[in-house]
Order: sequence, then structure tokens, then C-alpha cells
Amino acid sequence: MSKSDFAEHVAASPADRRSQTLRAYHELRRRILENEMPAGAQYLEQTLADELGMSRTPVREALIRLSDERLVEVKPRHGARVLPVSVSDMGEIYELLSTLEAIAAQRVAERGLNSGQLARLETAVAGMDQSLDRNDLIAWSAYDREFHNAIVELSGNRRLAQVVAMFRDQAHRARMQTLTLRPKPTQSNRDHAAVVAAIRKRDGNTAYEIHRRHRQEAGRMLLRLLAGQKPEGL
Amino acid sequence: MSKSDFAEHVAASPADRRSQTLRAYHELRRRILENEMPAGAQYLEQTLADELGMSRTPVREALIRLSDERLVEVKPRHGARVLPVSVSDMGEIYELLSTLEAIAAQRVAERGLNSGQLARLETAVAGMDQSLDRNDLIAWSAYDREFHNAIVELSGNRRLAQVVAMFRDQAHRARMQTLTLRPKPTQSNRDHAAVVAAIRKRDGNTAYEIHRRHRQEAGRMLLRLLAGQKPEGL
DNA sequence: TGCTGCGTGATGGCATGCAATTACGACATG
DNA sequence: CATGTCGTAATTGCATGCCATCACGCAGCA
Repeated sequence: MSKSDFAEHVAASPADRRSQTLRAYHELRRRILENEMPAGAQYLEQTLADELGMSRTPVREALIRLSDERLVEVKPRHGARVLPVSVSDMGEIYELLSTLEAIAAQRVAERGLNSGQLARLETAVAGMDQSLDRNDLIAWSAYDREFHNAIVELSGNRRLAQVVAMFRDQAHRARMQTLTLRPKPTQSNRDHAAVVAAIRKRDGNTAYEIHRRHRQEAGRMLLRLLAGQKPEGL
Repeated sequence: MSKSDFAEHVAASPADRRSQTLRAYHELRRRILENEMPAGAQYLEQTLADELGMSRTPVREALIRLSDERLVEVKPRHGARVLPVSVSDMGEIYELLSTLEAIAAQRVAERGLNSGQLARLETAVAGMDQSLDRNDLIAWSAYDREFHNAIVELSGNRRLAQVVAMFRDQAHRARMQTLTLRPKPTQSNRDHAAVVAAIRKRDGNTAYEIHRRHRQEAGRMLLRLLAGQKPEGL
């Protein structure tokens, strides 16, 4: 039997074991987060299906999930619209992130980490320091993301990790927009190091306080920048 | 033009304007929360579709959302399984609820409420007092739910209200199971009144602290009861 | 007796089909 | 020229159909 009826549509990777629905979900999500599908843009179901080399059904199923995550909005006769993230949206998100991540940091500190887990945090911190020295803000933000992600994953509360990831993704595009506008994040690096130190000492309250203030500060900064540049609204 | 091709399947209410997908979502959700579909039970897509008087497509779409909310789990050849809520699940959920609702209470207090909004809270508190006098725990829990819901809705953070609602629903069945096992919630009523008092005084920190402790206490109680009775695990 | 491999029927993933809805433009009318 | 009405094509919601996959039972074997 010839197994050669792949090479159908260019986009599909050769041996993608996942379901079409999952491919659609992850691919659309990626395109949105990386601004390949910019905020405000609208796409018809059929168009997306053609582009992804599949039928409308899995696309629809993916869009349901993406709209539950507030990344898109489906308007019956106008296709799926990539949702912009307004200043007030960012306010809501950072209010939640600053609390949820602080809780995570507290729990991590109280539970304690083994050496491998601690190494994960310190690798991220070191990466941020080096990136900052090289003035590589893209790399810095990747390490920053990894650090914050590690904290919530190590908290051991799976639901916490999940909702934080959701909010972080919602905020992702706005953060990227302001990345080059903000001052060098030297204070961020100090904060991260201090959080790790508190975790080492198993000092939950300190970890909570520092991390919370850190996120609040980042949120305020972001809001100021967004309000200043007033990017494409709606 | 005759408009008379309704009266098709008995289950569908006469003039349900919503889409089939939404009907499926809300109806399945209701059945799960009210234990008409008990935890652990499994249902094939076709079975659910027949029962709801629609085809598999909208049922599938509803199941996607319900599984994102952790109410069901879809296992490819075994149908959709209603997820049980384990003791550790409740631990995760209450850890989040106690913080998120406390934040909401703080914000409500800091923003201040108009008289109509305050009345909403006080109605709920009064309802709880009366229900408790009558020993009507079902009514009490409905007012309790309304009180907690009002707090997060009045916070003005839509995302906060949404995730709290999700977690509250996840916990709902376990709470109902233990409702008759727990001691009279007189302390709960005191706490609620104290939170409202703090909100009146616009004392955000007190509102935060009382509400947080209140939820933590409720969580600990629930966990103790669940561990004690060890309901259907898995 | 227990284990393994195979056949078969059930099931779900997804493509396709169909009909109802509605956006949009053309045309008419004031 | 502005405004309202109608017709049409586009789009979606949902049903249906098909095929690959997998669970399960049975038989054959150690």
C-alpha cells in the first residue's frame, strides 16, 4: 500500500499525529500570539480551513476554544475576529496575574524546591541577566516568560498554572508591543533574584510580597506605555 | 408561509431562540451541576445527541467547552465522562477562590457601592440569616452563592468574575454533598455581615482579610468533611 | 489456566451537504 | 440626493455520511 497521499497541502507537517482540531487550535493560537494574525483582523471559517488544509469542522471547534480564551470573537456573518487587548483589559489581567503569581511564589517557597527545580529558576534568572547585558530584549522576555511560568508550574496547583497561562497569553501581544518602549528592566532582574532568594529561605510571605509588587509594578508600567502610545484600539 | 414545523422533538422548549450548541452546553452543564449526570458517568456522543434531540455536531461543540471547564473529560472511545471532584481538586480550587474573592471584596470596598448595589449584598445576607433560622440549608446555600457571586460581579473585573464562576461551579457538587454534614454556618453569616460592614466603611484591607479567612475556613471545613466521608473517589 | 493475537463491531474525527439567515448592493421613490 | 425596499449571494449552523481507529471478545497456544 502506498502511503503517499501526503504532500497534500504544504502547511501540514509530514507526520502530525494530533487531531486536526488540535492542529487548528495550536496553529491559530500561535499565529495570533505572534501577531501573524493581527488584532482586529477577521477571517471566515472557510478561509481558515483552506489555509490550514482541512475542513471547516475542526476549525470551528478550535475557534470555540480560542473564543473561550478571549483570543478571538466569532461574529456570525463576519467571521472570527482577533480580539484586541485594550488598556482596561490589561488592567484586569495584571490585577489577576499579580495576585495569582504571588500566591504561586508563596506556595513554592513554603513547599520548598529540590535542586533541579531551583536550578530551573536560576537558569532563567541568569539568562535574563545575560540578555540584559547584551541588550537583547527579545531573549530577555523569553527568559522572563520562562521564569514566571516556572513559578506557577512549581506551585503544584495545576488550575493555578492553567489560568495564569491563559491570562499571560492574553497579555502577550500587548507586552511585545511595549517591549522596546520600556526602560531597561534592571529592577525586574533584581526582583526575580529576590524572589528566588526568598524561596531558598522558604520565606513564603516575602516571596509573596516581592512577587506581587513586582507584577503590579510591571502592570502599571505597561498601562502607562499603552496609554501613552495609544496603539490601534478596537 | 406556514411557520409550523416546530413541535419536532419533545425535549426542545417551544421557542428556544439560542443555537443548538448553546442549548446543549447549558443543558449538559445544568445536568452535571445538579447531579442528574453524576460524577464518573459516561455518555456517548450519539446518546447525548438523541437525548437532546439534535445531531452530534452541536453536542461535540458543547463538550469541548465543558471539558475546558473541567466538568467533563472526553475519552475517544469511551464517551464523555463527568469528572469527579477529588479532595485535592477542592484544595486547589479553594486556594484560588479564597484569594480571588478576597481581591474582589477589596476592590469592591475601595470602589464603593451605590445603594442599589449595597442592597443586593444585604438582601443576600438577610436571606442567609432567615434561612438559617428556618434550618433551610438549601435556601441558605443559594443565598450564599448569590452573596459570593455578587461580590465578584461588583468588583468590576469581568475576567475575575468569570474565572471565579468557573471554579465555583467545579466545586459546586462537592459542596452540595457536604451541605448536610457540616455544622450550622453561623460563623459564615457573621463573616458575611462583617465583609459588608467593611465595604460600607470602604475599608479594603479588612474586607480582604475577612473574606480571605472566611473562604479558607470554608475550604478547610469542606476538605475535612470530604476526607472523612470519602465519597465516590476515582 | 493464563496469555497473546486477531476479527469485528462500535465509535469518533472529520468532510461534506443543505437550508436558513443576513449583509450588501441595486433600484425605486420621495 | 437621501432613504427605503427588495433580491441575491455569501456564510454559517447543523445534519449526515464515511472511514480509520480502537475496544472487546474469542480462539489458539504455551
